[in-house]
Amino acid sequence: MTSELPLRERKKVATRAALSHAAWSSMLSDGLDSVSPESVAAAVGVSSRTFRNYFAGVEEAIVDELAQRYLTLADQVGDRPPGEPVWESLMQVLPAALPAIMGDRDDFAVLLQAVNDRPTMLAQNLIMFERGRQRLTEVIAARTGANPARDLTPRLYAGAATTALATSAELWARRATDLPLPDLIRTCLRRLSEGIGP
Amino acid sequence: MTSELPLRERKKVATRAALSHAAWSSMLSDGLDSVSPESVAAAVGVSSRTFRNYFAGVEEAIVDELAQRYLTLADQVGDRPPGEPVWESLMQVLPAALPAIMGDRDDFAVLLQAVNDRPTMLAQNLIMFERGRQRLTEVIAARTGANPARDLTPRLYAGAATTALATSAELWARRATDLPLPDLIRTCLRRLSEGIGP
DNA sequence: GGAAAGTTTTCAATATTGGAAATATTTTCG
DNA sequence: CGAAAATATTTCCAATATTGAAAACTTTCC
Repeated sequence: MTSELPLRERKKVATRAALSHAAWSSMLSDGLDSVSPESVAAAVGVSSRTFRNYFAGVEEAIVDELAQRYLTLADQVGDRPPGEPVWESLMQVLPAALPAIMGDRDDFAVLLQAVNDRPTMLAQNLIMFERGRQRLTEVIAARTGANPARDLTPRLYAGAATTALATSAELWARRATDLPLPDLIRTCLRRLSEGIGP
Repeated sequence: MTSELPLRERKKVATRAALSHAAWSSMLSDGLDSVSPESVAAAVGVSSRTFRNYFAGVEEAIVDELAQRYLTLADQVGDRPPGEPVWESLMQVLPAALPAIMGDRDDFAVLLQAVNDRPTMLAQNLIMFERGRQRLTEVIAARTGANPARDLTPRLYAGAATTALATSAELWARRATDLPLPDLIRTCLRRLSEGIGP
């Protein structure tokens, strides 16, 4: 039980995590403007070309850790007991997993601010969200036996869940409500599941 | 009735439209790789610096016309009779407006392919979508008297509508269904409005 | 007509992107 | 273990994209 991954793979993971973490904390302490590929690479002790081998830019590096966690959401849905209705799985997984994914509220608010200020940051964030949504669509299709390329249902489920997630995250970060995060997303999910129409 | 806009404004609009159109048709005929700010500017007969005064890159130029049309969707919802329930407005506006927005199906499929292949294109497309969603949120909040910064409802409506739109667009472009586009989005909207849950 | 305001162009400085070869590290296998 | 193969990293560099500033040009308004 020494290791699950070969050393080389572990090093790659470590390098990526170190770069992402350095970019993230540099943004928190000094602001996004003072984060550059060079500074991040220097902080970690690799060449700036290596930084580019991992990330297209600092925005991608900053968002990476969050993106990784977000992708695990879909996998957690996939790990629910077989036969459980999709919406029940979402109701179980999302409220429980969200606090860990979002981390500290003030830090997340800083990120959200950066995202809203910078188009490149917005793009990065949206791409990460979209990838998570696609993965969730595939997982749901696999669980229901639907064809992910043709059927509406998995896409509508995944779209609704993503909407609930994004809405909860934003209101929570802005402190627009006193509800704890799990309750907030439960509320969003419930309203979508019961039908948003008249 | 000579003109609604001053000459200068009309020229700007014309230049922007010409650049966007040149970028778009160049992508259709020669592929995205052969589209550059220089080639587009040359095709229109302006300097490449002028291209950059209008667009940050070719991706933005390509998507621009579609983005403009997409933004009008929210305005069309805002123009519905006061007092009409939000979901009814969406059901009226989206199916009717979508064919004009999406244009030719084969052309749209090419765009979708480019979007899926290229991260920068994906980013551009997602940004445009997100802007539309935000505008729709604001319009809905204005119509219902909700506070767009704090209330869940407008965001959930707009998110659901956007999900329906994106889902319809993708399946339609992929020819995954024989349903006409208006019927497709009506189906998506209906299923979301009736509740997606168990 | 001519001043004011706005747009486009030219040009230069800077940043970003991505390739290729040299170097270092890890893994595989005899 | 030790050599060979596979993979990562680094250095160097050229092509391209982006940005800023000021000059040249066009439109607007009086």
